[in-house]
Amino acid sequence: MVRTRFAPSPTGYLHIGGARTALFSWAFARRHGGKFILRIEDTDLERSTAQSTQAILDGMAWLGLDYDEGPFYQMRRLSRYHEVAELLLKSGDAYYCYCSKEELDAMREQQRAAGLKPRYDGRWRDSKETPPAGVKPVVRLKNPLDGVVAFNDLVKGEITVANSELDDLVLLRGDGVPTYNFGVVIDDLDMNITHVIRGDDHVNNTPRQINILRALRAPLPQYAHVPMILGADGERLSKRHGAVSVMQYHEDGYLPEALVNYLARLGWSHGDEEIFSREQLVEWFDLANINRSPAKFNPEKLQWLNQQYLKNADDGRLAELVTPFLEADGCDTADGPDLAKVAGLLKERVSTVAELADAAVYFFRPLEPSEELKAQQFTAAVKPAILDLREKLAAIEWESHAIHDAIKAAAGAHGMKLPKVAMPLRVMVTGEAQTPAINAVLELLGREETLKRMDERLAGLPG
RNA sequence: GUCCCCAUCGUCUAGUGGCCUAGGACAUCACCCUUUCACGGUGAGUACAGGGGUUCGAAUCCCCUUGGGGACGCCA
Repeated sequence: MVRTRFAPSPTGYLHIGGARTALFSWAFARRHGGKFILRIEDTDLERSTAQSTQAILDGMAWLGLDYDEGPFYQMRRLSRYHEVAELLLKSGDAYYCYCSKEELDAMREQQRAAGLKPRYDGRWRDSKETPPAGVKPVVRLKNPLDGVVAFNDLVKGEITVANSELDDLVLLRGDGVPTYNFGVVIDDLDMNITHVIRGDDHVNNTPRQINILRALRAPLPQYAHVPMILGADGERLSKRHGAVSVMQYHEDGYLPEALVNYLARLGWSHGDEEIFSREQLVEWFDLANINRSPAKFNPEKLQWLNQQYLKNADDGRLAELVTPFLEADGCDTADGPDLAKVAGLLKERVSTVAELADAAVYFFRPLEPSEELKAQQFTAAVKPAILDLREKLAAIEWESHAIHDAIKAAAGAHGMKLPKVAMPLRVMVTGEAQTPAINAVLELLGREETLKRMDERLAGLPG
C-alpha cells in the first residue's frame, strides 16, 4: 500500500512550489490507489500561525488536493518524540549536549574562517565533564563517524554522502520541541509513509534522517526529491516574482484545473501531452518522468493554458465565477443580459476570469468611448447610415442574423462596406473598439438598451 | 569555502546508443480566416554548454572544464 504525505510548515501561504510538491505526492498516491496524508509541521513556534495553516488548507481545497488522513499536527505529538529520544539516549545512540548558542556560533565562525564546512565538533559526545548547572541540554544524535550513506532517489538516482560530512544533529531542543529532521523521521515512520516525495532542498537532510532511522533499526521509506521551481530570472521563486501564492491565482481569475495542469507539466511530462485532465494525470503520473533539473516558472504559458480551459468551461460556471468580479466593478449582474450567455460569447477571447469581467462590463452599463475613438468613428459621413440603421433596428425581429442583415443593408444603402457602419455602431453601443461580432453583442444587449444607447450617442454626432 | 545535485530552442519539454539533417508546446514573426479584437489554420526562425574519450555509430555512456541550483541552524 502506497502512502505519501505533504508536510508543510504553517509559516506562510501555500506557494507555487509547495503546491506542486503536494500535487506530485497526491498524484502518486492516487495513481497507485494509496493514501495521501496531510501533516502540519508546526514545530517552529515563532513563525507558525493558525492563519497559515488555514491558508494552506484553503489552497489545497481550491486545487482539489484531497487527503485521506490528517491534518496531523506535530505539536500534539510531543510525548511520542520524547519517548523515541529516550530510547535513543538509552541505547547510546544519542546524548545530551550543553553547548550554548554563543559557543556554537563561535565554533562555526572559526571553521568557516579556516575554509571548513561548519559542523558541530561533538564535544559533548563522550564528555566526562560535569554538565553546567541551569543549562537545558539538547539531545543530539550520535552520527556514525565513518562510512557512507547511500540511497536510491526515485527521481535523482543514486546519491551518496560520506558520514564524515555530517555532524551530530540536534534531535530535541532545550525546550523539548523536536527539530525538523527528528520530527519528520518519527512521523513518517509512525504514519507508515512508503514514499517521501518532497522538495529538492531536502536531499542534504536525507542522509541524516536515514542515520536516525538506522539508529532506530527502522525500515527506510523510498525517497523522491523533486526539483525546485525558479522564477523567470532563474532565482529562487519569491515575492518579487509576482504571484507566488496559489490563492493569488484564484483572485486573479485563474481556474484551478489550469493551474494544476500547468504545475503538473512543470518538471514532469507524459510525451508531448500539454493539456490533460486531473484523471489523465492520475492515470499517467510516475516518478521516473520527473525531471532532475529545476524548472523556471513561465506565467505566459500558464495564461495560455488558462485560456484553453476557459474556452471549454461551462457557461453557467463562468457566470458564477465572474459575478464577484463584475460586482467589484460596480455592475449589477441581475440587471442586464443573461450572464451565462455573455460569458459564452466572450470566453474564447480572454485568458482569465478577471479579463472576462472587464470584457463584459458594457453589457451592464454604458462605457464612455475615448476622445480618439469618438473622433475616429463619429463622423458626419456615417451619420445618415446610422440613422437609417436605427430605423431598421427598431423594426426587425431581434435576432443576430437579422441584425447582421440590417447593418449590411444600411451600409449598402449608403454605398458603404459593412465595417464602415459596424465600427461606429460598436463604439456607440459598447464604448469600445474591440468586442465580439457586434450583431451578437446587440442580440444579447436587447433592442431597448441598444436603441437607447444609440439615441444618446446620436445626439452628439456631428452633421 | 566544503559537500550534494543538475545541464536539449528565450521558456516548459520529447528523446533511455542507430527511427534525430533533434519532435511538441508557450512566446516571437509572417500569411490565411475576418465586421474590430480574439479564437482557429498554415508556415518561419531558434537548442543537444565546451573539451576529451568509449563505440561501426552518441543529445543519449564515461571523464574533465564551465555554468546553474541546493545544503552546511536548538528554520523547515
